[in-house]
Amino acid sequence: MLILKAAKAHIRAENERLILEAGERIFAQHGFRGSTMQMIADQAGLPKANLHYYFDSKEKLYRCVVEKIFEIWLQAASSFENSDEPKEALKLYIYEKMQISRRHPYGSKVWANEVMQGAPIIQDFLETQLRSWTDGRIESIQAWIAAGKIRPVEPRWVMYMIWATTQHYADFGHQIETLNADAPLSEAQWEAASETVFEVIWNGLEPKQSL
Amino acid sequence: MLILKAAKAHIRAENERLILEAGERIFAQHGFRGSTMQMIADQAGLPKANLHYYFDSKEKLYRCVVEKIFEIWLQAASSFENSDEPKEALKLYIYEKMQISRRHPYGSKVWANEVMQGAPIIQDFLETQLRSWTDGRIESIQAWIAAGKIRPVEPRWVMYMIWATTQHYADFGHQIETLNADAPLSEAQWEAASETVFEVIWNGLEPKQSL
DNA sequence: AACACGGTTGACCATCTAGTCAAGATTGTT
DNA sequence: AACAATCTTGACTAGATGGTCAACCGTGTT
Repeated sequence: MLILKAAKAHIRAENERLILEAGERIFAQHGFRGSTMQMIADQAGLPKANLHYYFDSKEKLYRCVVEKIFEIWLQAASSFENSDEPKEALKLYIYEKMQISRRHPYGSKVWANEVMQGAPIIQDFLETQLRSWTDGRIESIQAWIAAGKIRPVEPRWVMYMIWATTQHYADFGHQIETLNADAPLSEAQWEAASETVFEVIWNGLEPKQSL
Repeated sequence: MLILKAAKAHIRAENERLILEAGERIFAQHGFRGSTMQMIADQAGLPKANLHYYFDSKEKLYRCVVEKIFEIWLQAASSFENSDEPKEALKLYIYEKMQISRRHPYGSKVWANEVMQGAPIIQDFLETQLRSWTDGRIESIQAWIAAGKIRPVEPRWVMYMIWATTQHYADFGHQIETLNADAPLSEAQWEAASETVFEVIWNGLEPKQSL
């Protein structure tokens, strides 16, 4: 009976979740080629053959992991859209991205890895979704400039600056911990870092008040 | 005769250079595990067995590549030391780091990869040289704050901000090119990006003049 | 209880790859 | 020319790894 397929759907959903989560961690720590299906299987607590039952190949599993990460990334992006005031919009977006770096450090690393290697798997994402999202954001920033709400700056470089500073806390988290006496950043340190990133960028963009 | 060793030293020097350069490119593009000795050999234009003649193992070759990169990184660092005026010091340092991102994108990627994976090979560097260099820089920044030359900010977050924004242009160069209509940044764009990075950070740090 | 379908799994295979090695080619010195 | 140290290289090996498969297990339906 075909109804049975639905009856066991929760098993499939649960196992796919386990595997995707394990994949995210392992791919982040070892890169695509450095990760083995055995490592991911162990991390997920499942036999290796089971992974191939749910995902045809290592590459397909990897693609699923990266797509999931891109979704999260795009969600944060929406913070940018809900405000006409640059100060509020930027604050929301920067805090949201710092939060993602804290909560999803593995995802950020997988993304960084993929892009550093020339985006062999998700180049189409960059050319379609990321490009159109970015173009939209650039228009917002240009509108702020036209309205005299921020200094005249090339919007691209500002976008990259925000991405870079916030994602750095995930991608280079190990370096940051090492320079923090081998301790993870505390709640207060995360808050302070987020605030400093926002304050410096905002003060950097705000029109000079001495005019 | 042992003198012969010196007589052929130039061959050794030249081949080691070829291999290290090839290693930098290949490791940057594929990560440690994703790179094969065969790829590096092809890139260097030498037979694979020759690589093992000059470098005992893949791991030793990798370590040499990473150490070479760290040297360049530390050289840029000296820009920071030659000025009491924060504006000049920061400008020099930021421009220098942007230059490195442009000239040595592969090196930057290898470093990023290594740190993202928890610095399995060069953890000792982080704990000794990087830590002591950073502590020194933090003191400089604190002195600027004490002298009222920049706003009171936690120096660490500022350091990370500079590293992140400048290295982003190397590590995420592919993404930046994709968002630049698939074209590499022009001379003028590099200049504009460097200036924007510096301007935003400097305006972000400069004490408010409205006081 | 019998069935059918999805899920589970250990054993297996073809391929790839770091590293070895021994024979031979080069090079500078005498 | 004879030599010795260094460099070169094709062929090989042992181990790892992605992927396959056929037998088996569990669960919900009749």
